[in-house]
Amino acid sequence: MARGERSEEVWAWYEAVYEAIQEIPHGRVTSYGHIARLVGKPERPRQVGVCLKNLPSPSTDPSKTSPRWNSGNVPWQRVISASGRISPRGPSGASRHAAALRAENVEVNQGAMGELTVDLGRFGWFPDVLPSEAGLVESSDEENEEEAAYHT
DNA sequence: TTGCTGACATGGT
DNA sequence: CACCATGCCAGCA
Repeated sequence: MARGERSEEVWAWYEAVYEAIQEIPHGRVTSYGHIARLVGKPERPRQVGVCLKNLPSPSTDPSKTSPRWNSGNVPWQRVISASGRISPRGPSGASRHAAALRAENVEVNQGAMGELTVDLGRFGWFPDVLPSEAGLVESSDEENEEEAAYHT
């Protein structure tokens, strides 16, 4: 019973998450939590992670159609933690992630422990609403978030 | 079926 | 600055 309905909710969630991620501009990054807010569920940043973990790879077989959303058309690499760190999650997972970001000119720093981080003050992208839902913003000055409150 | 894990975030110590 | 506890809930054993 609730199984079917539940499935649809889950599908809708995945769909919303993937679409939101596709709106992240090239060369910019945002956080799991921000994606969660953009899709209306600020309390579930972890579920955003679940979506990315289950993001399929594009089909290598030309005769088959690739999944609607796959690692080839969803910029998964532009989603990192709110602290600007790339979650280890695997032995070489983070480095792959970093490589993908550097490929689009995003500067990835490395801590002494090998922790990979990105300066959110410069590459972060945190709009209040998705551009697609903002009704094609016509102008207004872009928000300069240079204020990067760094206080080391 | 039940229970634990985890591509996170936030607030407290 | 670093840990620790809690909320969330889809996957997976």
